[in-house]
Amino acid sequence: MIAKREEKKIRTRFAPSPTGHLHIGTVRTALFPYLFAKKNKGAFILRIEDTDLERSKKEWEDELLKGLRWLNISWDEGPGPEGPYAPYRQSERASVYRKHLEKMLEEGKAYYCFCPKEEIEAEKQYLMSIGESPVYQGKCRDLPKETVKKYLEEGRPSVIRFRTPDNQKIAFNDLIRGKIEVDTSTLGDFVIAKDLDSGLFNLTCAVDDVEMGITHVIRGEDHIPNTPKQMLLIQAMGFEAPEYAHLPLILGTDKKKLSKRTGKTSLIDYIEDGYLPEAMVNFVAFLGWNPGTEKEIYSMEELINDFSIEKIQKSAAVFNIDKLDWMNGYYIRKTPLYELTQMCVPYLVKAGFIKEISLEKYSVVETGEGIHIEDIEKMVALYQERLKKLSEITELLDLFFKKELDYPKELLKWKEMGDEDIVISLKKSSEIISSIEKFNKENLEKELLEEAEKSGNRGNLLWPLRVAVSGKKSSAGPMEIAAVLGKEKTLKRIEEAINKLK
RNA sequence: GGCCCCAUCGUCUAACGGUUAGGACAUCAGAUUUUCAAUCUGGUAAUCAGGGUUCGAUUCCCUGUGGGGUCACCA
Repeated sequence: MIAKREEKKIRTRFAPSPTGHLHIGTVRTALFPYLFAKKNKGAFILRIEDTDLERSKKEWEDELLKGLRWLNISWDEGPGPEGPYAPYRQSERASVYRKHLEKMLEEGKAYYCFCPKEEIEAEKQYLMSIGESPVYQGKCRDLPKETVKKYLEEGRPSVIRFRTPDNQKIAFNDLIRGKIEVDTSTLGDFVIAKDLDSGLFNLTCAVDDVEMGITHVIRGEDHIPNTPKQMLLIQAMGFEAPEYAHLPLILGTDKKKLSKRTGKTSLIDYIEDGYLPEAMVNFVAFLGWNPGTEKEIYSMEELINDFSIEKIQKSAAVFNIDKLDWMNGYYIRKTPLYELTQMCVPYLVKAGFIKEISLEKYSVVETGEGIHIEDIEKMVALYQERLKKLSEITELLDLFFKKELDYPKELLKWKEMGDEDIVISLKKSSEIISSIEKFNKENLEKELLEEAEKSGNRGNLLWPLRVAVSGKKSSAGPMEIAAVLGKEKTLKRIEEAINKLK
């Protein structure tokens, strides 16, 4: 274990408990200490706080690690002999906590408590009712040693409490909020372990932060009340407390702590929706931090470069999905087409539009025809700048995979056109398209635009054509779609549109 | 209820005590366009309230109000 350090190299940690989905707020409590460590050429430690055996599950830990990898946040060391590092797990460190517990018990800094739960609960209710801090009143504080021994031998249910010093002010300088001070009388003798081998959060966290040589504890605001407790423990164990920085919370649009009711809370949902890791990192970083300039698009590397704890916001921030969408769209537009296509394909497969045949070959489910990745690339190209998240690709591209389009004939109508006008317009398009020898976007544009100009209103020709080939109120341009569709299919769709009007 | 934290446009935020209170997203116009996007131009929009301190408060102090966190044999 790293007990003493020769040089004060910066060491931060991310200490999640694997008791649920990787929450978006948790993502930020991982990101900030990571950025801070990397900025200062320090180490970033991952420590799984799984002392609650009931609630901790391997699957949650797996999701956690997967999420971190997706975000491109890597940690620097682990308990194993070599990388890739397994994270530290508190469930594997019981002996470390036991060592400290025994010592504190011996020195009288901690003591056994045999009070029944119900009694404690009643006491708490009473204290709250008379407007006082609901803290343990210290009934077992000074039990004679023999009594404790006897009770223990009898096997009476017990816990281990910390002997909090009376009426002492404990203060620390929060790197984000400045001085925070509390009176120990509002803390009470809190429970630090169920038994010698089952340390509880405040104890295990305090022990590990010093044992692992953490210099800067950067965590959520919800831990502010725990900080004095942990500092007291660290003091009692004879160590020096690290620096603390408490991040503001992330709120939902209802200004309450981000919860499932107000939006998606787990990273996994955002991954599935098709948000890119770059957008997610950029967005989350700017929730409560800014570089002090007007630059807003930041890569991880740039974030590391410009990160500073002083620029972290004090107040909670509302998770604004609109801005995330905008940012994600920006990153999608910047993604090379080939890569973007690779990212979109799984969504098309999942939607049941296409099936993978071999590495770059697919088959269209409805028609059975073969399709190459390059064909898909052409489709994706038409919609790259409209995409806000990858999952939207399915409703945008479905027109290319359907045998027949399903739309109301009214959609074919542009402005004041009557059914007959539309038929005439479509027949004209059909005629022109049939006559094109070399069927490509350029030639389509050349011929069709020329014709469209004639009427003085391009919509007369182009709108019905666009709806005929896309079946949609809004889509990419008719010539672009036709070029991808091919001559035969384009003509067939125009024919079908005309039939609708008959 | 006790303790602790916070407070600038709808949202994210900028402003060593002196700015026409700036930017971004969203929104609304306009340009472009067959549509929807994208892009460009422009507009609307904020210092929670009341007291101090000061020549001068968004900024410092106090009080109030509002919001949040936390008070587990969870983390």
